[in-house]
Amino acid sequence: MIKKFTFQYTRRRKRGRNMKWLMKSELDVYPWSQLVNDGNTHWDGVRNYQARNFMRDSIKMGDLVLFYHSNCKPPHVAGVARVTKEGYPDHTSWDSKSKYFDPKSTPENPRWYMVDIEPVIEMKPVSLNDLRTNPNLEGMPLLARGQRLSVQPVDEGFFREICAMGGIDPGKM
DNA sequence: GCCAACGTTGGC
DNA sequence: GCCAACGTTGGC
Repeated sequence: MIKKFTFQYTRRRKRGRNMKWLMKSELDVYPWSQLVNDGNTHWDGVRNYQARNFMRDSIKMGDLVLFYHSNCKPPHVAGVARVTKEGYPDHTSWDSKSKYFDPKSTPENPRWYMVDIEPVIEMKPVSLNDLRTNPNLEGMPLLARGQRLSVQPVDEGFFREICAMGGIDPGKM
């Protein structure tokens, strides 16, 4: 399924458009408000190969990102962020003091990658239930059963729909 | 706190 | 290369 996304989005990229993504963050680990305070952050700690490949290969400067809060009640989309730095090695992976330490990753041969993002605009929280009950979002991977990828592409139409639900204008980003 | 779904690891 | 065991994600 993901291979199909990758193909679609590669073609889209060639037509010169920014791609849209969704990134999950646990509310009590790194919330939207923290991103706003920080102004910019490394999206470190992702330890899933599919998500890594997106960050290493596909996510580009200027791409927009739905910032999703997981592990909270209710889970929701909180805002839109923008990519400010393309994929580069996640240095926490070779930091033995980091909770994201992976002994198989080294500066010479990095295993994990990250991107940088900045906040663009906050939105009225759009809950997972609201997403699930919107017929215009039918087929969105985020809503698929058992889906748990923490970095995933978002179809342009789905992106616009979610912005509208959150009361923000994707034309002004 | 429970547990379904999924990814990773390692024995064979 | 199979697959059982284990660990994690993340909604509920």
